[in-house]
Amino acid sequence: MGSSSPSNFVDSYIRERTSSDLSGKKSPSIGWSEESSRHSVGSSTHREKSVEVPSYGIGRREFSAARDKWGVMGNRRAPCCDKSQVKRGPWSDEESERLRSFILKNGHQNWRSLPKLAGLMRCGKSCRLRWINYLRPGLKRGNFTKEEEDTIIHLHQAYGNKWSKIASHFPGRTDNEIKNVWNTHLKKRLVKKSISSSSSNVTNHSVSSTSSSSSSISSVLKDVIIKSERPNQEEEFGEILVEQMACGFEVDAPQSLECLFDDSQVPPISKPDSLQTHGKSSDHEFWSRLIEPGFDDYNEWLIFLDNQTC
DNA sequence: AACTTGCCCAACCGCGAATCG
DNA sequence: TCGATTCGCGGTTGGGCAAGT
Repeated sequence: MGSSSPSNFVDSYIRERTSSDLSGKKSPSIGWSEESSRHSVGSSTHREKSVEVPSYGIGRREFSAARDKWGVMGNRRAPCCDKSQVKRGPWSDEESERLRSFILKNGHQNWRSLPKLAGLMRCGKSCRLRWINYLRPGLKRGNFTKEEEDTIIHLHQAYGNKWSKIASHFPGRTDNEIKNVWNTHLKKRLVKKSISSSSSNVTNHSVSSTSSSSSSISSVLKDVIIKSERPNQEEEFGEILVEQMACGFEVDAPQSLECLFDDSQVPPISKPDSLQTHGKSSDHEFWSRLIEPGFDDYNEWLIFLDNQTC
């Protein structure tokens, strides 16, 4: 590849402009221009954002657009739409209403062509997301109840990060919403509980390692056990858990999670007694089959869950 | 009052799966 | 059967805002 190719330019640009902070929240003092990442803001609920064209330098958006335009970044796939021609950022009331009325009238057979037909300067994916997460009828807005949160925790034990699967148990809630509530509230709650119980509880639990996943809950617990031999390291436990949870460990052995729960608040999940005799002697097999569609015991398990939830 | 920090969540991104021709 | 297209999902980002200093 020649040194003048776009991909080389972009790659060297990355190296030049970002030593470490491509993902940082704030624009670094050297690197992405502050101006290029700034947006003007309108109303508080549906904030109107107009991306200001930078007068110098290049912002992340422009950089991304350039890569998409050239489309030659190694194995990078072609963009779904011409990003220079579409509006991005928060939706205005007018746009939302236009999308809503169009879909209610015409449905959404083809998301790609929908924005053009609806007269919206938006990417089809953006329209789909807006509809699913905000505009479609029957959406339940507002905070999650304690019961909902507990159920999310239980379902996450069974499904892992299968947010759409979890969301299917909550009519009116979106996968994005559940993902957000998990990442911002529930995950922290579990970590907090684990910190308070790790020293006393964790060594009393056997750590199963039924999965080959290197980021499984088992490995999290192993780390905690190792650290538990060092006194006064509670904060460290938390950091380890947060770190590994942030990496997205797979929940392969739900029973190992029990020590993360405060029994008085969140009951640990376990295989219902009534299912013990179904020839599924292996817990791992049970949980694996549980998340498969059409699993016969699924409804039975849900009833069991309802009875368990406080 | 001014500034900083951290949380929240809407929106974006890229990938794999599903569907189409 | 296979390549192209579209959809749906899960991970990530970044800007507003409330709380803290």
